[in-house]
Amino acid sequence: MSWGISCSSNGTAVVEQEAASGWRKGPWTAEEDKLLIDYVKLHGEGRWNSVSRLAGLKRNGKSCRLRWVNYLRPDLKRGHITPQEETIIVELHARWGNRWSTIARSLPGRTDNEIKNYWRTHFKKKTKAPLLDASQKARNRLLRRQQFHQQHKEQQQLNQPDMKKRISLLDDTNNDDNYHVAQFSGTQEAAAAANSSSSSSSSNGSVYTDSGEEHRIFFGNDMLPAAEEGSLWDDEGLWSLEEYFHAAAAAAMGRVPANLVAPNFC
DNA sequence: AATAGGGCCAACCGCGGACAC
DNA sequence: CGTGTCCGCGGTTGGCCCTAT
Repeated sequence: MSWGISCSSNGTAVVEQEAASGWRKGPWTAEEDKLLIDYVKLHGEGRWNSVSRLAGLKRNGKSCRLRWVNYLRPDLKRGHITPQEETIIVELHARWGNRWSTIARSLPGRTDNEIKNYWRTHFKKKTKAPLLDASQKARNRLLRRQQFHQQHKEQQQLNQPDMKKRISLLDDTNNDDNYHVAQFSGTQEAAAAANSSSSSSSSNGSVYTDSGEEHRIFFGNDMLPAAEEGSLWDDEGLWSLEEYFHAAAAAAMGRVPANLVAPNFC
């Protein structure tokens, strides 16, 4: 193993490590980044184990792939996770669990690593709380219920003979707008639609009552400032997500008429 | 001003699936 | 069918930075 000293981007000295295997490890330098970017421009993504040979990088294929996917890719979205994205993360995590790459596919420009880190820092510790409060329980119920109804709906669509719909369901991963509509209902669809569309005054979605009734909701965009903080519209007006889940929890305990709030839980 | 603690994020590690031979 | 290689995924670690004390 050999060691060297170099200067990082912020001017501090970093100790670089070259493993016994010959592969460099540790933080990437700007020169290495440039070599990798040039390699991808020339050869495209993939064949990562060839990078060291063809680009002159002393990094193994895994390290190169990780650097590209999580940091250098040009389509990466920088900046904080938005409330809409957070809503999607929460709901997709309820649906998929720790399948970060699956969740990341629904958030263009975000990486599985980023979402995983975000979840761990923002939500993981909260789940250690011994007892969930009513709104959290209601939220969980909503997520489970929507997951159930969505799966039911998808199953119904897949059972339909209409091949166009079936194909669009299966093939929408390359079309963000359709993808969200095909994949989500309720707040998921609304949040995703609001996130992907900045031109319409509002976007809509559905949640479902116990009887299977569709309950229309509208997720505002920048025309509705409150919506930016994570809120939604339904027949009764504007709700913050917190209000929405509190109302749902109240409905679950029978404190308010079920038809006044959405969704109707049991 | 010093320091402890937590948040955040880039990077590494181990594992398993897909594929070629 | 067995083996080796490549690749992707999820879990974990290490270090920087910020904030509270």
